[in-house]
Order: sequence, then structure tokens, then C-alpha cells
Amino acid sequence: MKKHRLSIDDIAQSLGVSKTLVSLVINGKAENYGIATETRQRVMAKANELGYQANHIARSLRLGKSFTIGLIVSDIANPFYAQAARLLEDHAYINDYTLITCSTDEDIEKEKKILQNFIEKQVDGIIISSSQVQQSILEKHYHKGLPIVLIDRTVKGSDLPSVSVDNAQGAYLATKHLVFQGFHRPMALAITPSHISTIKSRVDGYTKALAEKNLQPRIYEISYNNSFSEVETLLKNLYRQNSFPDSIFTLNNNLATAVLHTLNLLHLEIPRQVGLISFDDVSFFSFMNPGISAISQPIEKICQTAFRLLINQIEKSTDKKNINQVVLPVNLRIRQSTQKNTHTNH
Amino acid sequence: MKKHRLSIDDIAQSLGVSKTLVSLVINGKAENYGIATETRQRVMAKANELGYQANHIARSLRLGKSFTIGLIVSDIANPFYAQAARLLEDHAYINDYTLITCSTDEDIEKEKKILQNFIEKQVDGIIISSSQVQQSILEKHYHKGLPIVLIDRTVKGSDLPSVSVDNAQGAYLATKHLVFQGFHRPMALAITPSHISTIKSRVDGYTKALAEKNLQPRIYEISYNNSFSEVETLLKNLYRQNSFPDSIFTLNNNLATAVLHTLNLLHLEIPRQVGLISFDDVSFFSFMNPGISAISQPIEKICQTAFRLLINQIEKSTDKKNINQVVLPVNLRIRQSTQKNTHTNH
DNA sequence: CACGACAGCTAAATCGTTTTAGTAATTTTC
DNA sequence: GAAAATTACTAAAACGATTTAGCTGTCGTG
Repeated sequence: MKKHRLSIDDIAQSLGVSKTLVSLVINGKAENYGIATETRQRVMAKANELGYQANHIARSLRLGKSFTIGLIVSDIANPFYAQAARLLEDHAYINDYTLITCSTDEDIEKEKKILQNFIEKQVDGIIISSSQVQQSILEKHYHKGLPIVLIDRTVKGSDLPSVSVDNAQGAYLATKHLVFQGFHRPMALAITPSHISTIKSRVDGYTKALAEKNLQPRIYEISYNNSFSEVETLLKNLYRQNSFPDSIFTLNNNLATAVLHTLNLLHLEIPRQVGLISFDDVSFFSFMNPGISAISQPIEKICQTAFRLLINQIEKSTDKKNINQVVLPVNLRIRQSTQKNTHTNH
Repeated sequence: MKKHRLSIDDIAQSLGVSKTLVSLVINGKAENYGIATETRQRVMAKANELGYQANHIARSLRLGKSFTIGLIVSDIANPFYAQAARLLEDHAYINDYTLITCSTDEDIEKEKKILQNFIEKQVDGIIISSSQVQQSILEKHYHKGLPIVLIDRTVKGSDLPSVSVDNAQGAYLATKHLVFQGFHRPMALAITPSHISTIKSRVDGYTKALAEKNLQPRIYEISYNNSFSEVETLLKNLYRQNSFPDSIFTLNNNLATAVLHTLNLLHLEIPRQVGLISFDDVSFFSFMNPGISAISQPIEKICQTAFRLLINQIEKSTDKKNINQVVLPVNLRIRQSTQKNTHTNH
């Protein structure tokens, strides 16, 4: 039984030439090395005849480069990250990289393990939406030379390259919009672990907007792992206790879906009985009825920028001191869910 | 400048032992080879001290195994595939594999390139929802020894292992349900390329259910690349021409979102003015208002089975003649979008 | 005290590439 | 017609691990 995968050597031997020659031809370097055209054709013909397929593992080992990029997010099934993955995948594809993806479920230990694993797999760089409080591990790797770009979540005072949006501003806009529409008791639903930088900033923006109107903030924290049931329990309790808010600002799209689920159960009508706005504009917000107002992030731009920052690091390991902390603006998308006096189009 | 990444040799040299020894210790084979406990500890201590991280590329080359699995789907951002990716990722993770993912956009040439690329990257196996008409390329690789599992889409008469659902039955159930609810002119929205096996079967199921009631099928084909605008154009035209159907059966979740989008534009109320049911039960169908009826696929089961079939192939290259074509049942999830005489809960 | 057994370790081959530093044969140049 | 340049190609090292086969030296046994 031949376990032997077809290699460059086989082609070389069957033609009676050196494997150097075969390698040069296959890599298109024949011209530079003055290989005779006829020889080149013979090699290519043989390679096709035998069905040769290069072994990238061997190539990577020799080159010290894997042409692989690691993407680490909390959950690739979350529509926001799924879309990001898709966009990054496209950038990777046209640049001859492939993307490997892992989800952390906000578990710091798992994140560390994945990071470790990616490094051992010799990824050329990492794009990460990190759950870590202290970025020391990431920074350590970065300063050792591992190309890294943070997306979505960032850290002040760190020199790690990052691409994020103005979360505080987004939350501020959303909250102001609610108040302006006549919702004077908007509640915010945040997620724990609360150290996640984006959530912190969004809470700040929310609080600031309310403070300007002398309104009291009202924030509940939902734990990541079972947000669905926690939201349900919370809202049901508030409803029973007659302390239901007039509107809800969910700090990410997952919470919005959990809220929608519970509002359906409680037969509460949006926006008549309760207003709703969410951070992250996922696609179905727009074709629901009523449409859900949201703060949208420029995700194409985020991914494009992140990819560029990463490739810059990978390709010229010098000049790391470029503009490498990018903050992009968000957009307020107003739909029916925050229009107190309008109706759904039934 | 030290380009040299820390290797097993460095540990060996700094301790004055052979790299064989270091390798054995690090791989936990010390006992089997009778390495002294004290030596073992010295090696481990040194490895930690120097911050040694194994190079999986070198390991893969030597072992002829990459511990990587390739996933190929049409679009990883599609919620159905995003969830599949997540589930497969979890299976991979606990089995010490990593997943690399690529989207084909139903482009056969791209699919071929990705396949080629995955093979060159020496994936240990491939899970694919293939767009290809003739499976000859996949079969060729399979018979050459590449572990492959088809998911979602399969091919009759091929011996490729596969995991799919009973698409015809699902479509049959959905259509019968519509008719039973009093929708007598249900239209089906299919997607091209029409050779996609799942779509074919679903069309069959739809047609069969209608035939049993002596009703005429009415099928429109939407092209994958710009389903959104094509659906919009189609429905608007039908509306203008007064030939709007009383209900719509969308053959995948993408089409359902496109339909929802257009129905909003046309101010048509579901289910009063038009009924809607879709293949693929994506999460937001359940918390929309009205909820969207759907045929749900047992996605956890699909992924679990597919992963098992793949691992079986990877780990014992023998006995390929197992049960390796699995067809799972679907579920009809009835929600308000097909309840003609009920109302949304406003 | 010679022999085998065993404990503890190592040299070297190997995986499939890329690349450096050549070599040999021919051609050009003066 | 000898030195220099060019053409066409190659041997061997390297990447960083794993594994096979084997090498010492000590000990127990008959």
C-alpha cells in the first residue's frame, strides 16, 4: 500500500531532473532561473499528468508562514459576528489567506486555550474580539511579534492595534432618541461579564444622555450564558410588579431578540406599550414589523480596516508605529419600534 | 536579530540532552520510554521557563495529519450555516481539531478552488454543502482517500457519505399545511442554480401535495446572487397585476427574509392577506410577530452525525462500507403566519 | 564472571518543500 | 584562444517536529 502522497520528488525522478528544478517551475520562478522553456513544459505536463497537488504544510514549515489568519469571537453564530466572519473571509480569500475561526462563549480560559492553539498552529496573525479583562497576554504576544488586531472590543491605554466604533456615542444617540420620542423611563439591558469594553462604553453613553435630562438610569445586567431565560424572568417580574419601563435599550442584538421573545409572551405591543431600540443592527430588524430601531455599526468598514491593519503587520514587520487604533462612527437607524405615536402598518 | 522561533532543539541544548528526549517528555511519552522522573521534570521546567510553544506545522508534516477540518458552504453568514458552523466548531474543538471555513456563493468555480486549496492545506477531512451538479470531483477525491461528508445537499446514486433531511417530505408537509389552513393558491419560491438537490426535492414535495388536491403548482425561480431585489420585483409585479398568491412557501430562509421585506413595502399583512411558510427555521421566525411557520431541520443532529461520519473516516481508513448516508426527519413548526383566521397578538 | 535484561538515553532518518551556493557546458568578448 | 559571462541545471541544507533503531552502562542471575 502506497501511503506516499505524490511529491515534487516523484515528478523530478520520473523526469530525471532535480527537485529544485521542479520546485522552481511549479512556483513560476523558471524564468528568473533561466530554465529552458521546453523543460518547463515537460515539468508542467508531468505535474498535471500525475495530478500533483502541493503540500502547503511543508511549504509553510520551510517559509515560516502559514497563510492562515485566526479569528476569535464570542460566538460565530451571532449574526453580527457571522457577518464579520464572512467579510473577513472574503478579504482573506482574495489575499490568499484562509481563516480559522473559534468561539469563546466569553470564557476567558477558553479564549486563552484558543489563542495558544492558534499560535501553535502558526497563524500569521489574529483578529480578535476579546473577552479578556487585562490584555496582558495579548500584549505579550503582540510585543513578541505576533500580528494582532482587536475588533469590536478594545482597551484604553493599550497599544494593541484595534478597530472599533464609538460605543458611547452610539448609546448616547439611542438614548437621546428614546427620550426625544417621549420615552422618559428607558431601561438599559446590559450583559455580563461587565468588563467587556463595549458594554461599559454603552452604559456610559446611556447614563450621560439621561443625566442631561435629569432622568434616572436603570440598568439590569444579564449574564451571557443564558440571556434568554434571564431576560424572560426579569421582564416578567417587572411586569408583575407594575414597574415595567416605557422603553428598553438593549446593549447588543442578542438581548434584543430575548426581549422580543418575552414581549411576545407578555402580549406587549411595540411601540405602543413599550419602545425598543438596540445596539447592533442585524438584518432582520429591518424587515420585522414593526421594524426595530438600532444603532448600526459600519461592519464592512470595520472588517476591511481590521484586515488591512493585520496585513500591514504581517507583511512589514517594521514600522509598527502607524495609525493603528481606529474608531469609526455609528449610525442611528430609526424604525417603528421607537415611534410611540405611529402604528405598525397593519 | 534572532528570527529563530524557540524549538525543541533549544531546550535540548540548554539542558545538554537530545531532542528526542525533549520530544518524548513533551508528548507525555516519557513513561513508555523509561525516562527518569527527574529528567522529565527538568525538561518540563525548562520548557516553561523558556516559554516553549510547539510548532504544529512541523508536527503535521511529520505526522501527515493537520488536525484541521474544512467546511465549505454557500454563505457562512446565512443563519442556518452560521449555526452549523458553530456546532461543528464545537465538535471539532472537543476533538482537538480546528475548523477552516469558506463560502462559495454557489459559484462552482470558486467551490473547486476552495476544495483544491483545502486539499493543499492538507485538511484531514471536508464537510461540504456542495453546489456542484456532478459530484465527480468530490467522488474522485473521496475514492483517493480524502474523508468527505456532504451535509444538507446530497446526490442520489453517489456513495459519498452524507447527512441530509427529508426535503420532499418537509415541503409536502408545509404545502399540505397551507392547503389545510385554507390557502388554495400557494406559490413556491425556489432558488437557482436549480440543480441544488435540496431545492429539487422541495419542489417535488410541494408539487406532490398540490397534486393530491388537484391544485396547480406555481413556482418562481429566484437567482441566488440577488434574491432580495428579484423577490421584490417579482412580488411587486404580481401585486400590480392582481395575480398575487394567497400564500407563499419559500424554499429557504433567505427567500423568506426577502419576502418579508417586500410584504412590508407593499403593506400586506401576514397572515390575513397572505400566508407564509418557509423551509429552514431560523431563530427570528419564532419571535417575530406574527411568528413565521417553518419546516425546521434538526441541525444539532445533522452536525453531530456529520462530524461522526467524518471522524470515522479519518480515524479508521478501513471499513468505508458503514451506514454513511443518513436522512433525518424534519419538523413542521406552526406559527401565526399560516393561521388565516387568527390574529397577531396586538 | 559472563550473559542477558533493563533502564536511560541518543543519532539519524523522515515528512515535502524552498533556497543558497554552486557546477558544467557553452558562448561571448577582446 | 584564454578569460569572462551566460545558460541550464543540481546538491544539500534548512524548517521543527516524531520515530526507529540502537547504544551505553548497570544489575541480577546461573
